[in-house]
Amino acid sequence: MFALVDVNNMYVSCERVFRPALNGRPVVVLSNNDGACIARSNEAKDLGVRMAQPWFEVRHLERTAGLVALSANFELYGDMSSRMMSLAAEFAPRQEIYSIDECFLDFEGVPGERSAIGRELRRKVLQWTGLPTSVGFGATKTLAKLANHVAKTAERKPGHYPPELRALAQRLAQVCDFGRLTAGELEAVMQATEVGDVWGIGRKTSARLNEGGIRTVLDLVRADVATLRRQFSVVVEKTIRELRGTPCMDVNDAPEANQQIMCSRSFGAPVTELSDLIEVMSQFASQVARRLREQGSVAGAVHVFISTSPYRRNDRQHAPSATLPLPQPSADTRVLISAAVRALRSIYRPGFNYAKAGAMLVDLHAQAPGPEPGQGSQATLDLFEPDPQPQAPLRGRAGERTDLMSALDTLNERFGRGAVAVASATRRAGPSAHVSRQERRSPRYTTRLEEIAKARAA
DNA sequence: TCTGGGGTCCTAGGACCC
DNA sequence: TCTGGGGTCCTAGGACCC
Repeated sequence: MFALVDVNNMYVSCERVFRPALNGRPVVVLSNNDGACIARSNEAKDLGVRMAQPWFEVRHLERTAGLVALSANFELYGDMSSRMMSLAAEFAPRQEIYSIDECFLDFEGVPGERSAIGRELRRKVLQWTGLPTSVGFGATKTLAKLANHVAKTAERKPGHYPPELRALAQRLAQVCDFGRLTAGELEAVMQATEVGDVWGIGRKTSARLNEGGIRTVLDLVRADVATLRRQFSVVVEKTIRELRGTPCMDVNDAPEANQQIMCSRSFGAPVTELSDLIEVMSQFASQVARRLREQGSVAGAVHVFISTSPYRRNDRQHAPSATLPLPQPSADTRVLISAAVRALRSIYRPGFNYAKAGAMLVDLHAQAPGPEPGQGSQATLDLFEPDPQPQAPLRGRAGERTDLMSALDTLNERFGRGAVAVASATRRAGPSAHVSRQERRSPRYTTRLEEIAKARAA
């Protein structure tokens, strides 16, 4: 038996913990450049604000409906997330952190009445972090996701269910255990839920399913697996089997290293100059390099892309990309910046209004043990490159072997990101055109001492 | 004027091999 | 004139997730 624990409207809920005055008001959190809405409170959803909707389309609601918009504060959300996750982990032997606001728990072998456990989990997370959650239990991950969806819908929109289901829906609000339903009750709930609400059935697939007469979850459960497998893919087949109660996916509590690491941004204003692109691309490369070392990997290739804005209909469009294999896998910021810039130079063309750029590390491998002096590295050497000269090791205080990159990471960890950087990735004098707008960001209450919330008497 | 930023998995088709 | 068959690997693109 699996549970899915999910924070309701995560980003907005994090903001509300520190600004209770936002409770009950319509609130959205905006993406980079304050461009689009990436989180909405229930009140904002009720105003009709859609996910990823451009801010300029809804900003009139600030005046007319009291909508509050905040810039994304990922440092705060990440920290709140890890608090919530460690509390949830106490309730089951295995946990898979699925996203910043969701985790699966495996309740195999856990005694006790699950609804009660779910309510206790909810209560504790709310009391200790201030974050409201929903909990769904099911025999498979897909069913747990669906139960979680029902827990939310029953809480927020009880009127969604037909009158004969209202009493049941009331019982399932906030914490929904499919294991306690009779077969008839489960079918009724599935019939009242659209097929597109199932985990793994997206917009395209649900549209095609609808055309074929499959509209509800119950329709999908009763459909012919072989036919749908042929029409769609093995993903849809697995989804159907999971909805029928056969587990096809396990909880993965030992997350594997990422297979790609990307950093990309839309610009606050169009960028045309190569020198500006080199600067941002160097910053992107520095970021991904840092995250690459964090997970203990090396990259075999660097992929970069730049693109104009498809929304600027009068601009000539251009969206080139290039992948540059490295002579040897590396996690060295200097190597990765240099490759990214070389790739960028190869695709850049003057005369375009670039709106977005990104750098991606691909072909990632676990870091081979570092080359000790006198010993070869385990990485394959390039026949046509001179032998690599290992960095002269610096001696850390405790005598541990370190090198330039770990020194860089340590300094930035201690003194703040960007304290030390490769020169091409540092901001040149004067304001850059592509500085992102973030005019509404709340303080990083839980991770920066100088931004901690102040309690005032009187 | 202003339109997110990460990821994963699957499939089809081409290159290549014997 | 007649021109195989089966397999693997890689990549690009699509669909999905939050």
